[in-house]
Amino acid sequence: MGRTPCCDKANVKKGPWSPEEDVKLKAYIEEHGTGGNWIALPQKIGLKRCGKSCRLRWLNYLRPDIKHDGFSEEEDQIICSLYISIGSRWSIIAAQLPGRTDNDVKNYWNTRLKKKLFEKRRDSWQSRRLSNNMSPDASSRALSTSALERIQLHKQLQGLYEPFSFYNSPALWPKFQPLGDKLFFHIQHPDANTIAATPVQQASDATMIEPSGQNVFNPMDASIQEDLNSSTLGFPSPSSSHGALSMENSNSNFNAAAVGLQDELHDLLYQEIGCSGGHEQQQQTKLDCFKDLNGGKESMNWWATDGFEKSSSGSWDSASNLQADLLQEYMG
DNA sequence: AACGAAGCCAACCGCTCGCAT
DNA sequence: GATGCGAGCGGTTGGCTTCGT
Repeated sequence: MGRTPCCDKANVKKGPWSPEEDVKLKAYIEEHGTGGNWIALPQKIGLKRCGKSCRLRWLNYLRPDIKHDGFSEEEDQIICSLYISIGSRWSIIAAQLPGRTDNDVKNYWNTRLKKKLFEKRRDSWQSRRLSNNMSPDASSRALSTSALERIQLHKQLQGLYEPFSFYNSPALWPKFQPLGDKLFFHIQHPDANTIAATPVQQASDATMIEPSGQNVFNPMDASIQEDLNSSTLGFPSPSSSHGALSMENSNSNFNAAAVGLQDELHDLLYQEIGCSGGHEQQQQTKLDCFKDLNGGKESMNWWATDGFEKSSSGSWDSASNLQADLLQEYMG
């Protein structure tokens, strides 16, 4: 059989903590510790709170090493860098920031940092558009070629600069990889009609294998067109007025946008936000993070095995939401 | 001064995983 | 092996504060 019930939910207090409750909880934990049992703790000290609530209050607010002041620029950079690499794994990100809790980091990202990043992206793009003398219509069409290209470009940039990046491990792309590779291949080889699949494609997309057993890849095949004509990868359709991405779109438009985006991402990730301390520092941040992953109960396998698909509310879905947000930001 | 909108953050909710029974 | 609790985590919400009109 299991253990005794957690708490009588009808008799527990909810809502903000009073100073008296804080004092009781803090005094008890400082003297006795948690005793390894949060559920029993509120009863011991006469608090009408759920153990879970006590734990949260202690970890997020009462703990003596908690920082209550604002986030520094350095912390901003670490959060951005890690979010880009590992997504919304707030506990891991918070572990790199002494005195910060996952809740703090999460709130800070959602309320301020994300906005800051978007503003910089938009400003960066607008200035680039002006300097490239692109008409608003042409630029929006180039940008509307879909979020996928952004992800692929991002992936390539990440790969260039960050060998440990998720984006640099195609096998870790169970959800987006097949169509992404198809499209990116076509972007790089617009004239290709049929070509042997890359190992990555073979591994990631069973539909690429012909009944004959020969692996072929036709970037313009019906399934791709279908993918492209639907709301690609769950992202909103790029532009209702232009319809979905069409391969007939001018390649030059895309190439211009691609070059711009590479610069843009580079600026954004490694100059404006992510690497005032230089690339080495950022790489070190990553290494520290992965050291934790490997040293703790987690291994790198979580990425490869279930990082993407384990749940509908998983980290990478959130990261992909960011990508969707980025797209919408441009479309808006 | 009054009101609504936006920003912010503490706390809750629901889920997963590991472990005890 | 099945069941259920505890701990931990990420997403969401509700309410307080600040800002703009």
